[in-house]
Amino acid sequence: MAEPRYDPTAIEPRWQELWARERTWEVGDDVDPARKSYVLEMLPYPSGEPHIGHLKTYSVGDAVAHFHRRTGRTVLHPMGYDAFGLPAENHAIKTGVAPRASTDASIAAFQREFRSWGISIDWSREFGTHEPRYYRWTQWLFLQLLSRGLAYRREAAVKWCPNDATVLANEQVVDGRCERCGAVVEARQLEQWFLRITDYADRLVADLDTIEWPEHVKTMQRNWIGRSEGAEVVFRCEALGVDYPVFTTRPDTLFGATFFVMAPEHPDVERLAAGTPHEADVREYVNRALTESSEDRGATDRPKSGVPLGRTVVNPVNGEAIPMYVADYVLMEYGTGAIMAVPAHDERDFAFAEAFGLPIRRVVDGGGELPDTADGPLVDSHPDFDGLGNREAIGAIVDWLDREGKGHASVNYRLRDWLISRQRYWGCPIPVVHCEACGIVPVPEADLPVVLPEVEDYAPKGRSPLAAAEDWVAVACPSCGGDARRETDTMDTFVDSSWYFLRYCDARDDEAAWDPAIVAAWMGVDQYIGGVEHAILHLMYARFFTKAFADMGLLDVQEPFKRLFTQGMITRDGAKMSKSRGNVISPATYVERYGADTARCYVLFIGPPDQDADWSDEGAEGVHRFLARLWRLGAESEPGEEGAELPDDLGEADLALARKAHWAIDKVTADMSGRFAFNTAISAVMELVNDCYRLRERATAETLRFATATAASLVFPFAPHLASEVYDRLTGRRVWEEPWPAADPALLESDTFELVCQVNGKVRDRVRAPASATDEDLRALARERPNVRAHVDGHEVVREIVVPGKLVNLVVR
RNA sequence: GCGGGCGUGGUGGAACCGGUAGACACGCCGGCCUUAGGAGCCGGUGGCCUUCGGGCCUUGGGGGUUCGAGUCCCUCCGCCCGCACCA
Repeated sequence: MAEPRYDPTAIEPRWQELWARERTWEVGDDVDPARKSYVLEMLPYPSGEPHIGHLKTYSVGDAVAHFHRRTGRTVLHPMGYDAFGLPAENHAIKTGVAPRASTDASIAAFQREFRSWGISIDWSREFGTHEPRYYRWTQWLFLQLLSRGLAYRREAAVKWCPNDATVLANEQVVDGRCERCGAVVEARQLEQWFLRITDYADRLVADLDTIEWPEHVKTMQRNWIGRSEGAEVVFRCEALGVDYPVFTTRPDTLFGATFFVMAPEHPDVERLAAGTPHEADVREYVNRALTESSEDRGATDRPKSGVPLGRTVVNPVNGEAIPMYVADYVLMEYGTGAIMAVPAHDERDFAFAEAFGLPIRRVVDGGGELPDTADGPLVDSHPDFDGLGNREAIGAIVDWLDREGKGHASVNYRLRDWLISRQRYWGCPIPVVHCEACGIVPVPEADLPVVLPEVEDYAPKGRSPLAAAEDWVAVACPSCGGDARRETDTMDTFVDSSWYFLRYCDARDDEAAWDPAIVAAWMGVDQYIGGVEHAILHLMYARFFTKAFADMGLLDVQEPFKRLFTQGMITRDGAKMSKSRGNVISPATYVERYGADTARCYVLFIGPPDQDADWSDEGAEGVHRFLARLWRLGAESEPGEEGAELPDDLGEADLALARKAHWAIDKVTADMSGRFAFNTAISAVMELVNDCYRLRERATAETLRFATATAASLVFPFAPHLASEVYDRLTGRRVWEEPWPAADPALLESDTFELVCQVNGKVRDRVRAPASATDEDLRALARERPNVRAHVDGHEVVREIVVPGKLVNLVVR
């Protein structure tokens, strides 16, 4: 007869079918907010099939969800799809397959695989963001933002990707290139839709202190928002009679300003130079600067360039006329597009002054060489301020400016408003109508959703492909009834994913985006899990939406995600998996061969989940071997009457095994509570299984059954099918309905321990000592050890350190 | 340049408060079982030396604090990530 073998293909579908049939993981709306847990993994973008990164994300999330359930919480663990987006549309342009068709096919593949992984999802709440029943509410939320002035249309210099033929958000431009396709972005002057995220800049920075996120993610958001405190100071150009405000973080150095610089994009540059001998030079310089890529221009090491404007402005603190320049090191996007230059205390201004032979005047004595950015007392400034520490001088000078009407305290941000319109097809239509007579008119709520029409040609032509759908575009103005045209731009897909976690709470609501009472019970997300690549974009937009909706009275939380975990990447041979490298591991193939439990356990066992890890086939086999050993323990063990209780009378081997089981309970519980130490949790279960094998000849069947059932119970969050199978066989019970096991303190302690005997900090011997021994007993015990005596004899013991339960250290001279 | 992280056996990693460095796993070596095994079970495995008692060395390098340092402090080297002319 063939030896029985661990066969996941026989076990896994059986449990998956049971969970599906009984809707085991579905939860209702009547949740006790004190005992709820909302566990959420970032929703997948459905393209092709899931990859190994998805497996890791959902293995982590499912382990957390299971642990929370079994420790007494009602867990919301939903799933959906971020279904709009450029890849499906580009695929359509190449192959002719409609984006909806390819996206739905991919969603079907994701559903199939998630079920085959046995992830505990409440499928009743599932949706794709491309379904009208979802994007109807995306449009409704847009209209709420619009009615409060948080959505607006404005002409601005925007980033244009020539390859994708669409504008991009600032956040989607990396090193001057399109984050998606890598094409160098161009600047264009276009009228676009924006969301006023800058209104929330302060709160987005301040509230980072209220959430448990990895410090580096918070740092990235702080850097991105780039809050700096300073002052706005007005410099007047008498020749034109125009005031130019500048932003500075160093009002204490105002007396050291020796020139003034404007960005080439500044709208007044040409007007200023007109009629001066520099007119032609300025025009040429500006034209050159505008054609340069932002990446070349941004290089910090390039020499400073610029030309004089032939005009002066007056420094408000001392009435001095200083020369004006145009130079590309000043950026139009930041501050006011013009700066006061203080070469003595700013490295960039210093470099420019050196290159152009401009005066350099020290006004702060920081004690260093020029340019000196250190703190120190003010010098050569003004009798009222000289001698004052520069930090105090900031306040004093700003107060003075304010009184004189020449400036005021000010805060500046690097953050820009969020550009959300895209000239592409496969996205959520922006629900407004353009009317000659009435201007921009919101589509009435009753007419939502504005359904995305079917089109034939998805190719971008610099305007949205929707513009070609004449029947759809032509519409009666909702306000005056006259001829009007629909907005043909669609929304950035990040809008869709900025509120999906709210919709999950009340996913089938046809009357509203959500019922505030239901959302109040579930929100915020207790544990959010995903890749660090979303540290700025998605995570900041979602925070912005949450705050905006809270202000509208739709939510009672200020932050969407209380705790965030960012998982590391799984690489292969040290490199990112990619089709072009040919090093891709397909989860589907792997699950087919070894089972979902092995695949899930391995991605958790491979290392600390927040770190990158390299995939190894041998390592995965080791995990498979472990699961097979546990399965065999279950298969060879006699099923118990009911449950698996520890007998009262324990022999030596029984006691050792019982202790190990309780040690494992304690270890796994600690590793899952607050930390994400799945790798060490799994290794603790491995130790328990190893001890079951070591002691199985000597321990009683009852103890062995208890230890095996405990191992199954503990491994359930990582390998749910196998755990259910083994636990069911041994106890006749459903492991997911069992409370998480509790370690018995009496079995965690032992009456003896191994005393480490050190001489001068070096380990010289070990001996078993009674737990009840006094410090004196332990000292005596250690001094008796032969190898300790060999190192002590002939020396004077000058000190004895005793760490109870651990060690004795004899210090000799 | 600024900010953050990391550096431990042949490999992935463990060591949570300063207290036995190397748990667990891979790989490798040996044994058992077997017609056979790439299955399974048991054992060994940081390096050097050894009179087989044990000794010395070892957590990127150097220094320090301490009875005791992978862990704390200083310094240097290397790697990774984010930001980068932001006034």
